[in-house]
Amino acid sequence: MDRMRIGELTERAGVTQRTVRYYESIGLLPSGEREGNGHHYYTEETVARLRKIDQLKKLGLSLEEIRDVIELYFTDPSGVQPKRKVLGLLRRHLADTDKKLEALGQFRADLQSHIERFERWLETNDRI
Amino acid sequence: MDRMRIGELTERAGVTQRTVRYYESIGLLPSGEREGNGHHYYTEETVARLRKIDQLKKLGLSLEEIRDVIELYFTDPSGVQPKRKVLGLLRRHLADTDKKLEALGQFRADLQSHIERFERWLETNDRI
DNA sequence: TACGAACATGACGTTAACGTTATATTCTAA
DNA sequence: TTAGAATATAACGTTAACGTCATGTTCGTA
Repeated sequence: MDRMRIGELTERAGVTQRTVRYYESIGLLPSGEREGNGHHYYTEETVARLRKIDQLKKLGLSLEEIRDVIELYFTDPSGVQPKRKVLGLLRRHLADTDKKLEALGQFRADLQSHIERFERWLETNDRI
Repeated sequence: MDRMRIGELTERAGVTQRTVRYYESIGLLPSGEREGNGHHYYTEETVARLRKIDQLKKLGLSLEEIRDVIELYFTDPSGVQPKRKVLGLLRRHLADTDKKLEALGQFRADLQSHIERFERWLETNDRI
Protein backbone atom coordinates (compact mmCIF):
# COMPACT_ATOMS: atom_id res chain seq x y z
CA MET A 1 0.00 0.00 0.00
CA ASP A 2 2.97 2.34 -0.02
CA ARG A 3 2.91 2.79 -3.76
CA MET A 4 1.23 5.91 -5.00
CA ARG A 5 0.84 7.72 -8.27
CA ILE A 6 1.76 11.27 -9.03
CA GLY A 7 -1.57 12.70 -7.93
CA GLU A 8 -1.27 11.55 -4.35
CA LEU A 9 2.44 12.30 -4.30
CA THR A 10 2.04 15.92 -5.25
CA GLU A 11 -0.85 16.45 -2.90
CA ARG A 12 1.07 15.11 0.05
CA ALA A 13 4.30 16.87 -0.80
CA GLY A 14 2.66 20.16 -1.65
CA VAL A 15 4.15 20.54 -5.09
CA THR A 16 2.78 20.39 -8.62
CA GLN A 17 3.10 17.55 -11.10
CA ARG A 18 5.15 19.83 -13.28
CA THR A 19 7.63 20.26 -10.47
CA VAL A 20 7.98 16.52 -9.96
CA ARG A 21 8.54 15.91 -13.64
CA TYR A 22 11.00 18.77 -13.82
CA TYR A 23 12.95 17.39 -10.88
CA GLU A 24 13.01 13.99 -12.51
CA SER A 25 14.24 15.52 -15.74
CA ILE A 26 17.22 17.16 -14.08
CA GLY A 27 18.05 14.13 -12.00
CA LEU A 28 17.11 15.63 -8.68
CA LEU A 29 14.44 13.04 -8.11
CA PRO A 30 14.75 9.42 -9.23
CA SER A 31 11.93 8.94 -11.67
CA GLY A 32 9.40 6.58 -10.18
CA GLU A 33 9.20 3.05 -11.37
CA ARG A 34 6.89 2.44 -14.24
CA GLU A 35 4.35 -0.22 -14.89
CA GLY A 36 3.66 -1.59 -18.30
CA ASN A 37 1.15 1.16 -18.83
CA GLY A 38 3.62 3.99 -18.61
CA HIS A 39 2.50 5.38 -15.29
CA HIS A 40 5.04 6.20 -12.61
CA TYR A 41 4.75 4.95 -9.07
CA TYR A 42 6.27 6.57 -6.02
CA THR A 43 6.76 5.79 -2.33
CA GLU A 44 6.88 7.51 1.04
CA GLU A 45 10.51 8.28 0.47
CA THR A 46 9.66 10.37 -2.55
CA VAL A 47 7.37 12.48 -0.39
CA ALA A 48 10.14 12.95 2.17
CA ARG A 49 12.58 13.82 -0.55
CA LEU A 50 10.34 16.49 -2.00
CA ARG A 51 9.83 18.01 1.43
CA LYS A 52 13.56 18.03 2.09
CA ILE A 53 14.18 19.68 -1.25
CA ASP A 54 11.70 22.35 -0.32
CA GLN A 55 13.44 22.99 2.98
CA LEU A 56 16.80 23.33 1.31
CA LYS A 57 15.37 25.67 -1.30
CA LYS A 58 14.21 27.97 1.44
CA LEU A 59 17.79 28.19 2.60
CA GLY A 60 18.69 29.68 -0.73
CA LEU A 61 20.26 26.59 -2.25
CA SER A 62 19.81 26.15 -5.97
CA LEU A 63 18.46 22.88 -7.29
CA GLU A 64 21.93 22.06 -8.51
CA GLU A 65 23.40 22.55 -5.06
CA ILE A 66 20.62 20.52 -3.57
CA ARG A 67 21.39 17.72 -5.95
CA ASP A 68 24.86 17.62 -4.43
CA VAL A 69 23.66 17.00 -0.90
CA ILE A 70 20.22 15.44 -1.17
CA GLU A 71 21.58 11.95 -1.64
CA LEU A 72 23.20 11.78 1.76
CA TYR A 73 19.86 12.29 3.38
CA PHE A 74 18.57 9.11 1.85
CA THR A 75 21.49 6.92 0.97
CA ASP A 76 24.94 6.13 2.24
CA PRO A 77 27.75 6.21 -0.28
CA SER A 78 29.68 3.02 0.06
CA GLY A 79 33.43 2.84 0.02
CA VAL A 80 36.11 5.06 1.42
CA GLN A 81 36.66 7.20 -1.64
CA PRO A 82 33.01 8.14 -2.20
CA LYS A 83 32.67 8.94 1.48
CA ARG A 84 35.74 11.15 1.37
CA LYS A 85 34.32 12.93 -1.61
CA VAL A 86 30.99 13.58 0.04
CA LEU A 87 32.76 14.70 3.18
CA GLY A 88 34.64 17.32 1.19
CA LEU A 89 31.40 18.51 -0.30
CA LEU A 90 29.78 18.73 3.09
CA ARG A 91 32.64 20.74 4.52
CA ARG A 92 32.39 23.23 1.69
CA HIS A 93 28.67 23.55 2.29
CA LEU A 94 29.33 24.05 5.97
CA ALA A 95 31.80 26.85 5.26
CA ASP A 96 29.33 28.49 2.88
CA THR A 97 26.60 28.19 5.44
CA ASP A 98 28.73 29.81 8.09
CA LYS A 99 29.39 32.74 5.80
CA LYS A 100 25.71 33.12 5.13
CA LEU A 101 24.95 32.93 8.82
CA GLU A 102 27.42 35.66 9.58
CA ALA A 103 26.14 37.95 6.85
CA LEU A 104 22.57 37.33 7.88
CA GLY A 105 23.42 38.04 11.50
CA GLN A 106 25.01 41.31 10.49
CA PHE A 107 21.96 42.21 8.50
CA ARG A 108 19.77 41.42 11.47
CA ALA A 109 21.84 43.70 13.65
CA ASP A 110 21.56 46.47 11.08
CA LEU A 111 17.81 46.08 10.94
CA GLN A 112 17.60 46.06 14.71
CA SER A 113 19.57 49.26 15.08
CA HIS A 114 17.49 50.97 12.43
CA ILE A 115 14.35 49.86 14.18
CA GLU A 116 15.55 51.20 17.50
CA ARG A 117 16.48 54.50 15.94
CA PHE A 118 12.99 54.87 14.52
CA GLU A 119 11.41 53.80 17.78
CA ARG A 120 13.36 56.37 19.75
CA TRP A 121 12.47 59.07 17.30
CA LEU A 122 8.79 58.22 17.39
CA GLU A 123 8.82 57.97 21.17
CA THR A 124 10.19 61.47 21.63
CA ASN A 125 8.43 63.19 18.76
CA ASP A 126 5.13 61.40 18.63
CA ARG A 127 3.07 62.98 21.40
CA ILE A 128 2.79 66.44 19.98
CA MET B 1 35.71 66.27 -7.78
CA ASP B 2 33.14 63.83 -6.42
CA ARG B 3 31.25 63.61 -9.63
CA MET B 4 31.98 60.61 -11.77
CA ARG B 5 30.57 59.00 -14.86
CA ILE B 6 29.37 55.48 -15.26
CA GLY B 7 32.76 54.06 -16.16
CA GLU B 8 34.38 55.00 -12.87
CA LEU B 9 31.24 54.16 -10.96
CA THR B 10 31.01 50.61 -12.20
CA GLU B 11 34.72 50.00 -11.74
CA ARG B 12 34.62 51.13 -8.14
CA ALA B 13 31.39 49.34 -7.31
CA GLY B 14 32.31 46.16 -9.10
CA VAL B 15 29.24 45.97 -11.28
CA THR B 16 28.58 46.35 -15.00
CA GLN B 17 27.05 49.31 -16.76
CA ARG B 18 24.16 47.11 -17.71
CA THR B 19 23.49 46.47 -14.04
CA VAL B 20 23.51 50.17 -13.20
CA ARG B 21 21.11 50.98 -16.01
CA TYR B 22 18.89 48.09 -15.07
CA TYR B 23 18.77 49.23 -11.47
CA GLU B 24 17.92 52.74 -12.62
CA SER B 25 15.18 51.36 -14.82
CA ILE B 26 13.47 49.57 -11.97
CA GLY B 27 13.86 52.45 -9.57
CA LEU B 28 16.38 50.79 -7.33
CA LEU B 29 19.01 53.38 -8.06
CA PRO B 30 18.19 57.05 -8.63
CA SER B 31 19.34 57.74 -12.14
CA GLY B 32 22.31 60.06 -11.99
CA GLU B 33 21.91 63.67 -12.88
CA ARG B 34 22.41 64.51 -16.49
CA GLU B 35 24.29 67.29 -18.15
CA GLY B 36 23.14 68.90 -21.34
CA ASN B 37 25.00 66.23 -23.25
CA GLY B 38 22.94 63.36 -21.97
CA HIS B 39 25.59 61.75 -19.82
CA HIS B 40 24.77 60.69 -16.30
CA TYR B 41 26.86 61.74 -13.34
CA TYR B 42 27.14 59.89 -10.06
CA THR B 43 28.64 60.44 -6.62
CA GLU B 44 30.27 58.52 -3.80
CA GLU B 45 26.85 57.72 -2.46
CA THR B 46 25.99 55.83 -5.61
CA VAL B 47 29.03 53.65 -5.08
CA ALA B 48 27.99 52.96 -1.50
CA ARG B 49 24.46 52.18 -2.62
CA LEU B 50 25.61 49.67 -5.18
CA ARG B 51 27.81 47.97 -2.61
CA LYS B 52 24.96 47.82 -0.13
CA ILE B 53 22.67 46.37 -2.76
CA ASP B 54 25.25 43.70 -3.42
CA GLN B 55 25.45 42.83 0.27
CA LEU B 56 21.72 42.53 0.55
CA LYS B 57 21.56 40.36 -2.56
CA LYS B 58 23.95 37.95 -0.94
CA LEU B 59 21.48 37.60 1.88
CA GLY B 60 18.98 36.28 -0.60
CA LEU B 61 16.87 39.41 -0.88
CA SER B 62 15.35 40.08 -4.27
CA LEU B 63 15.86 43.45 -5.90
CA GLU B 64 12.28 44.25 -5.09
CA GLU B 65 12.78 43.52 -1.42
CA ILE B 66 15.97 45.53 -1.45
CA ARG B 67 14.10 48.45 -2.92
CA ASP B 68 11.92 48.38 0.18
CA VAL B 69 14.78 48.84 2.60
CA ILE B 70 17.61 50.47 0.70
CA GLU B 71 16.25 53.98 1.19
CA LEU B 72 16.60 53.92 4.92
CA TYR B 73 20.28 53.39 4.57
CA PHE B 74 20.65 56.67 2.77
CA THR B 75 17.73 58.85 3.65
CA ASP B 76 15.46 59.57 6.55
CA PRO B 77 11.76 59.58 5.88
CA SER B 78 10.34 62.74 7.34
CA GLY B 79 7.12 62.87 9.26
CA VAL B 80 5.53 60.52 11.71
CA GLN B 81 3.42 58.53 9.27
CA PRO B 82 6.23 57.69 6.85
CA LYS B 83 8.42 56.71 9.77
CA ARG B 84 5.71 54.46 11.13
CA LYS B 85 5.36 52.85 7.75
CA VAL B 86 9.05 52.19 7.40
CA LEU B 87 9.13 50.87 10.93
CA GLY B 88 6.46 48.34 10.06
CA LEU B 89 8.43 47.26 7.04
CA LEU B 90 11.57 46.90 9.08
CA ARG B 91 9.85 44.75 11.65
CA ARG B 92 8.56 42.44 8.97
CA HIS B 93 12.03 42.15 7.54
CA LEU B 94 13.36 41.42 10.99
CA ALA B 95 10.85 38.63 11.50
CA ASP B 96 11.69 37.18 8.09
CA THR B 97 15.36 37.37 8.89
CA ASP B 98 14.88 35.56 12.16
CA LYS B 99 13.10 32.76 10.37
CA LYS B 100 15.87 32.49 7.85
CA LEU B 101 18.44 32.47 10.62
CA GLU B 102 16.67 29.66 12.37
CA ALA B 103 16.32 27.56 9.25
CA LEU B 104 19.90 28.18 8.32
CA GLY B 105 21.04 27.25 11.82
CA GLN B 106 19.11 23.99 11.57
CA PHE B 107 20.67 23.26 8.23
CA ARG B 108 24.09 23.94 9.71
CA ALA B 109 23.41 21.48 12.50
CA ASP B 110 22.27 18.88 9.99
CA LEU B 111 25.41 19.34 7.96
CA GLN B 112 27.54 19.15 11.07
CA SER B 113 26.00 15.91 12.22
CA HIS B 114 26.36 14.36 8.78
CA ILE B 115 29.98 15.43 8.71
CA GLU B 116 30.65 13.90 12.08
CA ARG B 117 28.99 10.69 11.06
CA PHE B 118 31.22 10.43 8.01
CA GLU B 119 34.29 11.34 10.02
CA ARG B 120 33.60 8.65 12.58
CA TRP B 121 33.04 6.10 9.88
CA LEU B 122 36.26 6.99 8.10
CA GLU B 123 38.22 7.03 11.33
CA THR B 124 37.23 3.50 12.25
CA ASN B 125 37.20 1.96 8.79
CA ASP B 126 39.99 3.80 7.07
CA ARG B 127 43.15 2.12 8.29
CA ILE B 128 42.62 -1.26 6.74
C1' DT C 1 40.57 68.59 -35.72
C1' DA C 2 40.53 63.95 -36.12
C1' DC C 3 40.11 59.56 -34.17
C1' DG C 4 39.79 56.07 -30.75
C1' DA C 5 37.64 55.55 -26.08
C1' DA C 6 33.57 56.34 -23.37
C1' DC C 7 28.66 56.87 -23.10
C1' DA C 8 23.38 56.36 -24.38
C1' DT C 9 19.64 53.71 -26.05
C1' DG C 10 17.23 49.86 -27.99
C1' DA C 11 16.48 45.29 -28.72
C1' DC C 12 17.17 40.54 -28.67
C1' DG C 13 19.39 36.61 -25.88
C1' DT C 14 20.06 33.74 -21.51
C1' DT C 15 19.40 30.84 -17.23
C1' DA C 16 16.64 28.82 -13.49
C1' DA C 17 12.57 26.98 -12.12
C1' DC C 18 8.86 26.13 -13.16
C1' DG C 19 3.49 27.49 -15.38
C1' DT C 20 0.27 26.59 -18.94
C1' DT C 21 -1.97 24.76 -22.76
C1' DA C 22 -2.71 20.85 -26.01
C1' DT C 23 -3.17 16.13 -27.24
C1' DA C 24 -3.22 11.34 -26.46
C1' DT C 25 -3.67 7.36 -23.51
C1' DT C 26 -5.13 4.89 -19.25
C1' DC C 27 -7.85 4.29 -15.14
C1' DT C 28 -12.07 3.99 -12.53
C1' DA C 29 -16.72 4.09 -11.21
C1' DA C 30 -21.69 4.03 -12.63
C1' DT D 1 -18.91 -0.42 -21.50
C1' DT D 2 -18.54 4.16 -21.43
C1' DA D 3 -17.94 8.84 -19.71
C1' DG D 4 -15.13 11.51 -16.78
C1' DA D 5 -10.89 11.72 -13.94
C1' DA D 6 -5.99 10.86 -13.83
C1' DT D 7 -1.67 10.38 -16.22
C1' DA D 8 2.17 10.99 -20.00
C1' DT D 9 4.55 13.83 -23.22
C1' DA D 10 5.62 17.81 -25.95
C1' DA D 11 6.02 22.42 -26.58
C1' DC D 12 5.51 27.14 -25.83
C1' DG D 13 5.20 30.85 -22.09
C1' DT D 14 6.94 33.46 -17.84
C1' DT D 15 9.79 36.08 -14.37
C1' DA D 16 14.15 37.90 -12.49
C1' DA D 17 18.35 39.74 -13.34
C1' DC D 18 20.95 40.73 -16.08
C1' DG D 19 24.37 39.63 -20.87
C1' DT D 20 25.30 40.85 -25.49
C1' DC D 21 25.22 43.02 -29.72
C1' DA D 22 24.14 47.10 -32.75
C1' DT D 23 24.06 51.83 -33.69
C1' DG D 24 24.66 56.50 -32.81
C1' DT D 25 26.62 60.44 -30.12
C1' DT D 26 30.10 62.65 -27.13
C1' DC D 27 34.73 63.06 -24.89
C1' DG D 28 39.48 63.48 -24.57
C1' DT D 29 43.94 63.82 -26.46
C1' DA D 30 47.65 63.56 -30.06
